[in-house]
Amino acid sequence: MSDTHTGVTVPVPVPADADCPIREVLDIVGDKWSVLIVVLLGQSTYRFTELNRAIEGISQRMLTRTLRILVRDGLVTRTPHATVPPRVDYALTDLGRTLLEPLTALNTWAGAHRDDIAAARRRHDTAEEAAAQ
Amino acid sequence: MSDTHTGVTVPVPVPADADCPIREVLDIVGDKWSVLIVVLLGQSTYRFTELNRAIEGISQRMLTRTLRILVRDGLVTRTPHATVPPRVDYALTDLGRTLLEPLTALNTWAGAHRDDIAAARRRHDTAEEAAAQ
DNA sequence: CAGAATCCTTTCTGATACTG
DNA sequence: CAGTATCAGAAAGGATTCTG
Repeated sequence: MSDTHTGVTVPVPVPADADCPIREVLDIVGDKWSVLIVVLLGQSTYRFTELNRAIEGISQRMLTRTLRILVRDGLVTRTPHATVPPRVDYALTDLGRTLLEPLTALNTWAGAHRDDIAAARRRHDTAEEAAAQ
Repeated sequence: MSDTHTGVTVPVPVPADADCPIREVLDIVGDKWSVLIVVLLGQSTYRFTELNRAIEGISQRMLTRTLRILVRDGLVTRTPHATVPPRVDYALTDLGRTLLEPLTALNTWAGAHRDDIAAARRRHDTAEEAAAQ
């Protein structure tokens, strides 16, 4: 493969799903709720209903589903207690905690640049509006 | 709001979309292609067709669409050249480049823990299979 | 070449009702 | 309480065709 603007030959930079680490993270982190849950569990253990209340807008169905995936991926533990009424605690695993750091970096970035992004959008939208006239 | 297992009152940790930085990043980064494009453009400028070829599996439609959003968010520049045949170069803005660092952190994490995740999945799936018997 | 437009399929998500 | 099951709507994504 030849790179038109540099003349340099480059390898395929983003291979198909299986063997691309970037796509793997996205599979874990790229959905609507996983990150939110991981960040919350980074603060303390939560039980099902607590998570449901803490994450505004999540449905019971999606919470169940997402937790399952996180447990399967080894990021979260699920520990049921044989009490009445039943109680299930969710917490991060050691692996899950290692994810906290890069996520925090992303979160920090968002906080630092949200204004820039908002400004860029305004610029873009008004410029586009002007072009439409 | 009272935290059942600690007895401590906590604020709502994950507010609705508008004012939550985490959700904002996810809006940018949480889709199937944006990160891939940003990472590629972190290496050099690309033109449309180059991106299309470099990102295995992306459709023309999705590439166009995603690039538009990235441009609107001020992360990517689009510079058309009035040549025949036409040519459009895409590159990161300064803002876009700042995103590279947290993304790299995430990528590094993925590389470092992909085996752990794969192992967790195997454990989980075989345990589940055993339970099904 | 770099898209735009259209159509169609798949996936995701929320609402609702039910259960151990 | 902590889910499961079912259904319907929304959204995302892909394939194809067409154009400046």
